Amino acid sequence: MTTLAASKVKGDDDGPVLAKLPREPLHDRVYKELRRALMAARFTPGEQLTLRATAEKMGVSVMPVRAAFNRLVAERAVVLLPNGSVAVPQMSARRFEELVELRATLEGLAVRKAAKAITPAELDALAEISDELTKAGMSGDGELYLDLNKAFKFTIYEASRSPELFGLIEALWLQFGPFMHNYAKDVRAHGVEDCHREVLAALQARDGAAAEKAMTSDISGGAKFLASVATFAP
Amino acid sequence: MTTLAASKVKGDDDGPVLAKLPREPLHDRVYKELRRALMAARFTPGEQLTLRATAEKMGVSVMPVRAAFNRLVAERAVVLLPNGSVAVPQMSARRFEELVELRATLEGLAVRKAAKAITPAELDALAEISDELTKAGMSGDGELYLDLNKAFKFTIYEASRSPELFGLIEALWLQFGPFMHNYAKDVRAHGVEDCHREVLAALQARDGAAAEKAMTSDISGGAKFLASVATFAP
DNA sequence: TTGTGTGATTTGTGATCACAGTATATCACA
DNA sequence: TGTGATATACTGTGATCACAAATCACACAA
Repeated sequence: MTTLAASKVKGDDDGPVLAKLPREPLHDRVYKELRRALMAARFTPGEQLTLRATAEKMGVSVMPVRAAFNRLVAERAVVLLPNGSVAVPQMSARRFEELVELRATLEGLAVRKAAKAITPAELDALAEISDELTKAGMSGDGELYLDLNKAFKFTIYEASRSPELFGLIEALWLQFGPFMHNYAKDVRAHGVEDCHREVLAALQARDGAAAEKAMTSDISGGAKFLASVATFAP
Repeated sequence: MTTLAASKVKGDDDGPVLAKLPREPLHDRVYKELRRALMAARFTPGEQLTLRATAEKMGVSVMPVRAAFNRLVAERAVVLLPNGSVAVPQMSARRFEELVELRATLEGLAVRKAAKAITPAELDALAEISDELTKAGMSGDGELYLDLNKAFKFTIYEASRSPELFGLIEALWLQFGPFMHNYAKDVRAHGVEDCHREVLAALQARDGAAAEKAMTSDISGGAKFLASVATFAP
């Protein structure tokens, strides 16, 4: 009591006195690690992931891996083989087109909504990322460019204040990620890294339609470039 | 060998002699049953579902239930409580608006795509469902109306030939379903059951824009009605 | 009456085991 | 050397158990 009262006096209402240690189940960590590896294209498309092998590689039992696999299957980040095994999905031309169209639709909607809801602080953060993005584009660091690109876009989607929409977009990126990262080094050759400046300007002007247009053209442009250099599965 | 040859002679290539028993894991059945119950609003929003209780109710071990819960959490059909339990989600006004907007966007896109890809056979099936729908609308059977309504729409979405889009729409319906079914009996009072005729006509004319417009107006109209009679969680 | 500490119960989590199915490798035989 | 059957290993699946954390209830004291 006395300590609690004392801390109250100090003015820390939500208690930074003691760090709230986040109870994170093992299967969550496995899931995140798998997701990270998937995003970073650490697996080759079509590769089979077996329960016991991945469990042993990560030094855990099969149980957490099973739970993580279930989640990834439900999110379509991996595909379920008829015998129950999972495999990292292949990207066909049809699926690619579909995902691009969905990305353009949903991310366009998110930008439009963000134009109405974004805060000045978020706009400042966006401007800073945009600056780093142009620098990364000139330096030719493909990996950094992709990371900043993602940070830029997801800051906007977060600002749309639509958690459901945000979740759908995240799911799409999870399917897109592994494929995109294969061509990270080629992205810098794209040269069209000015779209984010347009998006930022439109957001600052609160012009939702212009922001959406800039974002969708950025997505379809990037997709067109990607389609030109990538090889697809039948 | 001889028996195999003999069966070949008999002409049963894919063997309708013995039904091919579809190996369906137990956790799949549990998942589907849970999903069905969720759709039929068998649980009250906010209700907690515990592993052992549901396992005992369904007469299975906790393992399949665990897998099913994981899937449902990943699909946002249930929410994950901080202690790891799951609960059927509450529908807030904000979430309702968000889901309606997403449904209008994605289902509109699906109809537009279906207008270009739908086959004559599918159009015939759609016309038949449409007739039954008008009859159900007049008879006042809310449950049947909802079922036919779903069949009508999903036939169209299937015809869009976009499995990824179809999956997203399914996920949205899974979140919508429990809430909608609570007001199944009120739906017949809605009176605006002519939208599907417009959609059908537009599809027959291959007019994607008109079909999309009719579909989105149907969705937002239904949502407006639902919002007027439903009570939301804070 | 209200707050507090303690005990019991219930919770999810993770490991291990048994099992049935399938694919693979191995070996015998022609 | 090629072909066949058999045996071996490996797959996901599901059940059971142990454990720790959280929750709840109840008794006790201020």
